[in-house]
Amino acid sequence: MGARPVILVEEARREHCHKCDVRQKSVCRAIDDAGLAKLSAAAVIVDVKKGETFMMEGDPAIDFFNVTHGTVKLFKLMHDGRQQVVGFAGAGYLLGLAVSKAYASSAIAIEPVRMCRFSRTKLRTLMDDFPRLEALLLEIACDELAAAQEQMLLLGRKSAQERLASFLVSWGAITNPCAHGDRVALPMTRGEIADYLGLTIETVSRTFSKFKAEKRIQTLSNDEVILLDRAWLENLAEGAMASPSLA
Amino acid sequence: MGARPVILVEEARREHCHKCDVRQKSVCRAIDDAGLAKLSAAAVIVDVKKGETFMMEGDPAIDFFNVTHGTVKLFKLMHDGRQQVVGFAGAGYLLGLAVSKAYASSAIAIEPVRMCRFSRTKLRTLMDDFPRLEALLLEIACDELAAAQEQMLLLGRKSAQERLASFLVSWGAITNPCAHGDRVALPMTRGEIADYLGLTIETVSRTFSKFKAEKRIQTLSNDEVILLDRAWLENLAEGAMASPSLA
DNA sequence: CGGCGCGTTGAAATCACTCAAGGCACGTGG
DNA sequence: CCACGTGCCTTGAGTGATTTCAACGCGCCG
Repeated sequence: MGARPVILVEEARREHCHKCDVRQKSVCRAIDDAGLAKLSAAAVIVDVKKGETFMMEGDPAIDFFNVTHGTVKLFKLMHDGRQQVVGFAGAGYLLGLAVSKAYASSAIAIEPVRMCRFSRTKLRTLMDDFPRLEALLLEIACDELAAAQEQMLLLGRKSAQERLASFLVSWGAITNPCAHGDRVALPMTRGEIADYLGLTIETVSRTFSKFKAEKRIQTLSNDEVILLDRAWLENLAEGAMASPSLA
Repeated sequence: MGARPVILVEEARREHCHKCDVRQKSVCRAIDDAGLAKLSAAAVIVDVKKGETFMMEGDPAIDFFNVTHGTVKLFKLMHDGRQQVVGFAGAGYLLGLAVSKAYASSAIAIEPVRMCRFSRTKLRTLMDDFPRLEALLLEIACDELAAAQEQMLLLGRKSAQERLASFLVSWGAITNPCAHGDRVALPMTRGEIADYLGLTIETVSRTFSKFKAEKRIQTLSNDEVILLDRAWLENLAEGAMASPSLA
């Protein structure tokens, strides 16, 4: 519940958006080349160190953040310390949407993170200048809502194995958007995966071990796995093997 | 998985939006009195009988629906029949937001329901005519996202008792927006509550019985309860009584 | 009257949790 | 270079909250 240690790397300069390599993956794609100067002027580049919390649930929602490097964990806490991770945000992800007046969740960097920060008012100005931006924000919010509903299904109705399989497949798809790279990086800890899937760390670990023993995955290290049998994992994730399972 | 038996009651007429008693609670409040004729022209009033499914997960998202009377259940299904209810929608609620191209969830009327139907294209036209509408849609989507994250916390980390307490309090707040009416109508069955809370019907029933025995609630019938001890329920919902509980 | 949908309650089973011990990798300091 | 501490992960054993299985009650309706 401390301060928000956002470190300013450089004041916004014209042109930094031109070289941005995640623009086409992010909200910023709503703004054409001609508008990049305005975009650059509105965005402030910010670095956050691993382990730093830069957004607190309940705080007034002043800023939006667009992740350009690294991974962020979005989470909610209960009074007694129980934690629910509501999402992991990698490059191209926009933070701060779940908002009425206050942030709906907290955010912490689980790797060194670089982001573009937009104040609410500057974002409003940008939306007035570029109507496509507002439309794209709506589209993004709707997609997130759909993802949230998928996660509700996972949390409410799936078994531990189905949850981990779902996570590996969908996180793999997010981080390897094109091409079926079966190597998946896991910057988060087992405990964070557990808090995302509504399980305990021990159950997550045991399920990893089970998948390994069954040759469904291979672990290169604690934070990198290879999906050896993606089709099997996808079927499991969808609940296709509920009763007549193949051990 | 059948057809979509939407029954058309009357063709859209000018003026029907003028008399609408849920306008101020719904998206339609973005449109001022001067624009009501256009709104009326875009909306088609539709009645759906109890038990009819009028939106299917995965179907192309052609229409949006604004509920004016009755209650709708939004849900997702797994191949083996497991169901997760992702929300209940009463008067004023907009359906169809969780959308990229296809609906993210199915919708069924659990009471006789009346709605205004907007085609995607007509909604687009309305948004162009009334920019406030697009802004309000974004706001609504963000609020829903925040609610979805709250539900993730419930599903991932709360006990059965905490889940039911959360549900009673929040559903009560939705249906009795102003004033602390402690009488809460429950148009959904125990099974539907269970599928919303990620529990079984038996656990829901047992937890109702426990709350009754402890005089936290009183049941007038299966579909109407009185919250006798709202403060206690709210505390429980937040997890404030995790260890040092008062039986 | 009988059937059906819905809800309640009891008893037994189970999946995931809790508690506990130990391993491994990494960094720090002697 | 090695001892040590720490954080993270793994594994085992026992427990427990919730589920599963089963029976029953109740109201409604044909």
